[in-house]
Amino acid sequence: MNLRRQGRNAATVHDVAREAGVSPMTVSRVVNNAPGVASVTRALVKQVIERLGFVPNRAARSLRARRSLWIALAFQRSLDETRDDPAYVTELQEGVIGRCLENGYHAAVEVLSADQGEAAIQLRELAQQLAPDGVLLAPPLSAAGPLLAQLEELRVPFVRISPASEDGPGPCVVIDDLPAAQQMTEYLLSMGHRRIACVQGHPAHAASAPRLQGYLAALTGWGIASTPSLIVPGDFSFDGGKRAAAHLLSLGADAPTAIFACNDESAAGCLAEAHARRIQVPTELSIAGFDDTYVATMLYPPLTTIRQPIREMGQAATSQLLALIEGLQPPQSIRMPYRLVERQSAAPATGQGRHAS
Amino acid sequence: MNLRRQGRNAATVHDVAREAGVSPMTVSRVVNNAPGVASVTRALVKQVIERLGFVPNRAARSLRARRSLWIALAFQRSLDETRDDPAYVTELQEGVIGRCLENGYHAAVEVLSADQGEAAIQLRELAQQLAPDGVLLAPPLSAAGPLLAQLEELRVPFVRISPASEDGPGPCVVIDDLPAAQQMTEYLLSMGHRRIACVQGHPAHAASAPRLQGYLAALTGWGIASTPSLIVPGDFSFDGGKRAAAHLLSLGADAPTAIFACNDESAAGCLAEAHARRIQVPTELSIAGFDDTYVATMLYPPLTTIRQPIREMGQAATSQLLALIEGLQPPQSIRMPYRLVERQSAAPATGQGRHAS
DNA sequence: TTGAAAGCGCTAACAC
DNA sequence: GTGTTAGCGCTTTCAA
Repeated sequence: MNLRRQGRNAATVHDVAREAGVSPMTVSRVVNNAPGVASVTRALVKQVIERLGFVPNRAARSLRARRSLWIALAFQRSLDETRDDPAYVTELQEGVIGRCLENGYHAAVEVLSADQGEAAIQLRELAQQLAPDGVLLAPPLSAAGPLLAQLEELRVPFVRISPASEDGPGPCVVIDDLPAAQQMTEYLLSMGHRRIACVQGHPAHAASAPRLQGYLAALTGWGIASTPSLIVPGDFSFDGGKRAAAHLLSLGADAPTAIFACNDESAAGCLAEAHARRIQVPTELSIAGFDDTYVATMLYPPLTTIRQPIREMGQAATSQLLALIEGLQPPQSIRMPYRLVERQSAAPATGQGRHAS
Repeated sequence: MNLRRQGRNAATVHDVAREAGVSPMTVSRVVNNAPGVASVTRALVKQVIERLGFVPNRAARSLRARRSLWIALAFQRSLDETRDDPAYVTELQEGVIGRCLENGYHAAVEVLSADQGEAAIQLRELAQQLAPDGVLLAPPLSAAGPLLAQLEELRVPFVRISPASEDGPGPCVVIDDLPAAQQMTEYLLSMGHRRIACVQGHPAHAASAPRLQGYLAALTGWGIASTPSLIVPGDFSFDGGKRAAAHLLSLGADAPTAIFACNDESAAGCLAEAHARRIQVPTELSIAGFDDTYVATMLYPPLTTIRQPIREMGQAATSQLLALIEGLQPPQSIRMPYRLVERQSAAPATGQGRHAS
């Protein structure tokens, strides 16, 4: 068993070369899977590497090859000084970190300021100090124009995760927000709901617009006119959802029988407001969310929502970035599948909703 | 404005040395705040560094100085293939990452297998490949004996975050679980509750035992005998909490008027079970949690719980680790303060609880 | 207080 | 297919 660490008395390419009776260069080629080594030699060297427990020194490799073997995963601190949805963050991280490890890279998590100007400065310092080989931008950074421009200027490869638009610089990974929202709305329609409200997302967030559009498209598809009073502003927050529901549920006979909230957090707010008003969910009111985040199963009743393959998006984005770093030309945009998760917060409409009982 | 990145045509110590009319060595000393440089020289060099936008090359520094300037923050993947409480994870990360940056370090987030043997292997590979200057162990890794032993063997400095016991190898950062749980139980007692149940934590988790002990201590302090049937097993999960509450609430006249759940997630489960049984919280039943995690405010009613200064614990642990790396002798254990957060899930007892109405 | 020399471990560029 | 040479940018060591 080899417990020798890097830097102490660890084996080097020279040690391996000597043992294998080849030159250090050949060892290097084997380690990097570079062409130009006879398969016999390659096998021999690999065996010696195994035996000596040789692990290449990252610092040396990085210094000579001018690659840091690091990528940065950049999040934005949200305005209230906490990051948004921690479950989204950790799941994305797992996808990214895992895929990095598979490829000899490491991921550095960075949290940039909510202030765009400050974030740009932080990103530059990051590029200088850490010198990542590439950057992954989580939303809403993925839609921050000036930052993208700066990365282009610095010639740092980057991939955008769930940006506002698939156009723009750099490849991206997206999910089909619009059809997903449409499917959810159609699901509510198919259960007999006709007065369906929509609690919108944060105006600055990329996902907000397509989710509203999907909602509208579903109504149009079913030949139902949209009701302006049922489309209320929101900001992806619990409090925003609670306020929106308070408004909607005080509409009396015009109140909705179902609410489509554009994310789980605001759906949780709607749920809390319904509880506070002693309105039974889902018998009197159906509520649907979007994201299938951590909290969805911890609410009462558990939330019917749309599941995004967040971890898989992280993996896909990382693969795209590594391809970019290798000088390849990855697809401009990768679309990931979504799935409607039926739980207990939505049920068939019962006549006039809460006014039926 | 300097946009030159590392590795491209960035300024080096030689450039700075030439401009300043000194040797590269002097520049190095200034950069590292090493002694033995006249203050005039130091000022001059600093000025040139500023002017050229010089940023030391991490790889070169790391190669020569045999320090990677990285620390690893290790989490354990929980058994159900997701990490526990994402909010805890992200908050701890922010504390650690922030403090690292302040000190010229970077933090690498690592997620180890739930299987201890596999985790040990991953940790060794990590130590070899990344060669972090130190490791921070999040719970429950901080209580994993074999891993700690391995780190000692590898001579990698480490700090334990919320370990089972303050004894054992390496410094640690802890909160006073016992008095915190005691205070919460006393809070319930002071509101007139006498039949208070305790939903225990995961047996393998360090925090479980002291929290139970705190609960018991409070009862003892008030001269109340503990009731075995009111102390139910749990595992820090939503489902575990729900099962525990189902048991407790089917006890008829012996059912508790208040439940102290050993974390927020199981408290959420208790809340869901109460909702499902149409038991009003807090009027018929009080529920208290522990951790003040992300979900606490998204439940209905919002959870009365104990707040841990998680971010600050991350910062403190990082400072301890950096001290250890510098060869200093940090305190063996740092205790962080906690705080009872009153929200709406607990209220004064009303006669016989749910049987009063 | 400062500097010169050497080399950390690896790989680009080129020669054979 | 393989080896030689040189040097990435920094800091350790030692000398002045």
